[in-house]
Order: sequence, then structure tokens, then C-alpha cells
Amino acid sequence: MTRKTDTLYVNALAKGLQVLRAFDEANSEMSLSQIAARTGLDKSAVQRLANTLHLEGFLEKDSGTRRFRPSHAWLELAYAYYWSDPLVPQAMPKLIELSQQIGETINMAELSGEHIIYVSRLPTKRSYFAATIIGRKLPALSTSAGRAILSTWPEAEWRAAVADWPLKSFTPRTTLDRDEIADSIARIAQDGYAISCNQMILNEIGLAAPIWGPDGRARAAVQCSVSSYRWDEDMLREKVLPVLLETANAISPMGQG
Amino acid sequence: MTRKTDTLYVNALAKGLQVLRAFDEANSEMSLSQIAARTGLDKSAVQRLANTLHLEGFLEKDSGTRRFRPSHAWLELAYAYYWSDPLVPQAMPKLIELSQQIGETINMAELSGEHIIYVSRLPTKRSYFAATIIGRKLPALSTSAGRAILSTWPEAEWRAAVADWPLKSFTPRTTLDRDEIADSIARIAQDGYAISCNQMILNEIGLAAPIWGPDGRARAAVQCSVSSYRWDEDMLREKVLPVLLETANAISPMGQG
DNA sequence: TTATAAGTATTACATTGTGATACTTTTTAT
DNA sequence: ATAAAAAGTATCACAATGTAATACTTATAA
Repeated sequence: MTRKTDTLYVNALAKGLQVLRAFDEANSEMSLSQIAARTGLDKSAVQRLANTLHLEGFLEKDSGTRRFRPSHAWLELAYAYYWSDPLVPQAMPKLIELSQQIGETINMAELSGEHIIYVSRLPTKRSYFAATIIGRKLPALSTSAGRAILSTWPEAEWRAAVADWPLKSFTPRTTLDRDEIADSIARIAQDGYAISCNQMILNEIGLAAPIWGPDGRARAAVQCSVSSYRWDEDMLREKVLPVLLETANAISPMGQG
Repeated sequence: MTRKTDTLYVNALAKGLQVLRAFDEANSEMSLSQIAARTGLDKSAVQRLANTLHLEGFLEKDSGTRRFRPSHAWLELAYAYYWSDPLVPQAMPKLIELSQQIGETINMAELSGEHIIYVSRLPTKRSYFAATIIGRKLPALSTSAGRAILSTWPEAEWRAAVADWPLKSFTPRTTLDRDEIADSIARIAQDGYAISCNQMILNEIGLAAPIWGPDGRARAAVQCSVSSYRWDEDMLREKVLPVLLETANAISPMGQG
């Protein structure tokens, strides 16, 4: 609609991106009018944009239902992303090793604004679908990985984050109390690792260790998700934590402990 | 530059997508002029497009080097893709199980035009980076997965593909002889699985089984990559093939054998 | 230090995207 | 089965928006 920084801002492109962004978990396949409704763009605009995206291979079109779907190009972009993120090539072999060593699901998450995003996932146990695919974004404050990252920041900064950043309830036991989260992070800062239960899904325990950046603050974390039917916190601390920390340190650009 | 289907084609959007596509394995971080050079767009256009992509969160900009990089949004798109592809949720738990069962790297690939694209990867052994990340596109004819898929097509059609589709040499032993490939596919059609050596990387053996579609032709395959230092073809046939086939059939929408 | 290249900003112009409208097809309700 | 409503498709006149040239600034190389 309205342009931003004027003459250096290409409206038509921004609208096209808006169309891409309209697809998500809950809207994985949309008709023209659904896209129009979701983006707030008008019918004609969506018609042209979707058509262009289709011709350029960014949208699949079902000739039967006339619905649009993401195309393989979306995965190709992820491929390109991976080559651009120096942490990924560095981490991958170590993450694989770790996942085989302990036989549990290992993830690497990076901070993305006020959320964390899963960049690598190595599932070893069947679990719910969303936990097995990359690119998932979750409120940083609600995840062990996010808290582990924040814990490496100067206290004033992470406290500001705890005060401001978004929270969302995923299970009946997701912590929504910001004071409680602050206490948790203070503790993580001391211990050097984060542990959390029932935050994203019930009966799941998350264990996360920060990947230190060269400036002493983490921008990523290695995380391990296990079922509370097979593990308890003490077992995790004993069996998993040492190797998890070792892996996180080995990935850390400076290797700081 | 030139517009396509006229009035339903938004040039500015297409150019913006061109910019996104310019990033790849070899160009993971580019300056304005590099983007201009690679896309063939002129300086001013790239300036505006890159700026817009940046403002919309699709390009990261290093304030030091002024170079642009893919952003986390590229992974979010992959996340959306996964929800749109019905095969992935269906396959994921079975792929995980398989990878744990045999302890070797399991992939799922789909046909994407004349290439295959890796949609899921479950590495269990450290290997070269490109083999551990999703979204990689390879000539279908050069891969066990691609051939397994083609082998389910009517003979005339796959023979046409063998004649026309692109080939690329990855190792000194990549098969570039189309007759040889045709023989290989004929055999796969009989056997119901594909096996190949040294195609993408030396000392690697690939074993692939088609995931049958409802129309009797495959559009995806389950694939297993192993090192020839630890395996030979007979061992693979004995130990891995049965479970691989079982998995592929379990994923197949119709469950056809 | 100068020269060359790359990035940034501005502007005048007309190409290109806009959104209204009308037409066709599909879906839903009666 | 038929009508009504909704969704998809096509066309068009207008001017808003993207264009590319140019000039200015900042980096990099000679």
C-alpha cells in the first residue's frame, strides 16, 4: 500500500514477498482469494503477484483446485542459506557425532530477533512433526535454547529482553511469569547451561548450551530434547550435559569455555 | 527485462526473485555490484531491489562489508514448504526409524523437473557438508534416487528423459554415458530398487527405492548413502535393502508393493 | 596520494503496475 | 436442477511507481 523509504523501495516486490510470507503451518495451500484475505492485498494485485510467482517457479499451482502451494524453490533458498551461515558447516559434523553418541534428538538454534529459529535438526526419535523440521521460530524466552543464549548477554540487556520480548503458551505448563524466567536465566548464566520441562510440549525436557561468539555473547545454542518418560533432570546432567557442553564449545568460534 | 505474459506479470517482483536466486553455494554473500553482475540487472535496479529485500527481512546486510546475505526468512520459507508437502509429514517418522535402525544416512528426494531435490536428510555419519543439508538439487539421471523414480515411469517416457535430461560430472567416475544409464534404469525397473557407486562422491554407494504415487509412478524416493569402506553391494542388499523397501512402501500413498 | 571502483542519493520521465470493471467458471444453496 | 453467490480470469485507461542516468560520497587499489 504505502511505500516506505520512498524511491529506493520497490512496492511491487514487497507485496510479492508478503504473498510468500502468507504461507505457513496453518495455511499451506491457498486460493487467490485466501491469499488476498490473508495479506490484505486486493484481488487484482494478488492475481498478478501469484501469477508472477508461479511463472518464476516460486509457487506451485494445482490445476484442479487452482490453489497455490510453496514450491521446491523454497527449499533451494534454504540450501543457499546454509552456505551463507558460517556456523552451520562448522557445527554440522559435531552435531551429527553428538546425536549418534547420545541417541537423542539434537538441534541447533540461532537467535532471530526476539525468537529462536531451528537451523539444524537431527531427530533420532519419532516426535511431533513440527519438532523435526528446520525453520521453526519460537519465542526465545520460552525455550531452553533462547534462554541459554540470553544468559550470555550482559545482565541489563537480558533483563530488558525478559521484560519486553513475546511469550506464548504452548502447553498448560509453559512459563508465562517473567520473574520466573528471569530467575531461570540468572541461574543459567551461572551454570552455563539451560534445562527446561514441559515448555513446548508436555513430557519433554530440553537441555541447551550456548555457542559462544567471539564477542563473548552467544547467538546460537546446541539443544537436546528428550522425553521425561525415559529421562529425568539428574540423568541428563550426568549423561548428556558433559558432551553437550563439549560440543557447544567445540563449535564456538573462539572455543571459549 | 522484457515482460512475459504482459499485464499479469509483475516485472519488479520477478527481478527481486532473480536477486534471491542469485545466492547459492558459490555465492553466499554478495555486494551490490556482484549481484548486478550475476543477475544481469543494472546497478540502480539492484540497489532498489536489494534495499527492499533488506527492509523486508529477506536479506541480511553486513554494515561493515556492505555485503548481503540470505536471512533466517529463507529457513522460514522452508518451514512453510514442509507443511505444504503431504509426503513429508507422512514420511518423517518412518525415515527417522529407518535411520536409527540401520545407523546410516537416510535421505528422501523428490523429483523437481529434471533434477531431484533432497527434501529430508538424516545424516548419521559425518560426511561432506553438501550431503547434510536439505534443498540440494542434482541431475536426476546421476543419482540413485532419480533413477529409482524414473524407473517407475512408462518406458517410453523414461527413455526420453535419459536422452534429454542434463548430466554433470561430479567425480571421475560419474556415468555420462546415456546408454549405460538407460541399462541401469531398465534393471532398476525390474529389481524395484537402484544402486549406484561413485556417482556424486568417490567411495560412496547409494541405494534408493521409489515411493510409489497413487498413479503408479513415483515422484520421490528413499535413499541411503554409505561408504564403500564399510559396505559392499551385497551387504547392502542383504542388510539394508529389505528395510529400505519396506519403508518406501510404507510411505507410498497407496502402499503399493 | 591519486585513481578507480563500489556504494549511496536524487531527479525527470514514461514504463509498468494499479484497481475497477466485466466476463467466465466453479461452488453453494434452494 | 436451477439459481445465486463466490471465485477465478481477462481487459483497460490512468498515473503512480519503478526506471536508468547522473552526481555525490565512501572505500579500495595502484
